[in-house]
Amino acid sequence: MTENQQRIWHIVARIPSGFVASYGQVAEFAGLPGRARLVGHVLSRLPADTRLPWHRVINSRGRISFPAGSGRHRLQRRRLEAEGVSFENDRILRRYLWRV
DNA sequence: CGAATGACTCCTT
DNA sequence: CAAGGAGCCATTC
Repeated sequence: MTENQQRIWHIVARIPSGFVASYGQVAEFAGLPGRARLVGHVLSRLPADTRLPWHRVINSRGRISFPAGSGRHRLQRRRLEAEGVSFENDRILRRYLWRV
């Protein structure tokens, strides 16, 4: 378990319910600017039963990064909508972006 | 060791 | 909006 991994976990855990953050944003707040791919990689290795709110992390275009129609895409969208995040087609509206 | 593969992002055409 | 290129990085083969 690396230090970067823990920093990323920590930031993801801080995203408030009802908001979303991009991979790049998480990387930045974790002190790892420019390493969005690392965030995606770390999240991809989370155990299935993790309590981390990974569904609040989306890409910089405001979309879910899983292929539309895939099971994970639907799961992520369902969880976000359950928290009050609404979509316009497949895009999440700016007002749900996490701001500090 | 090199090449491919992702839960990425930004910039240019 | 789509497509290509460059930068990014751990993991797998």
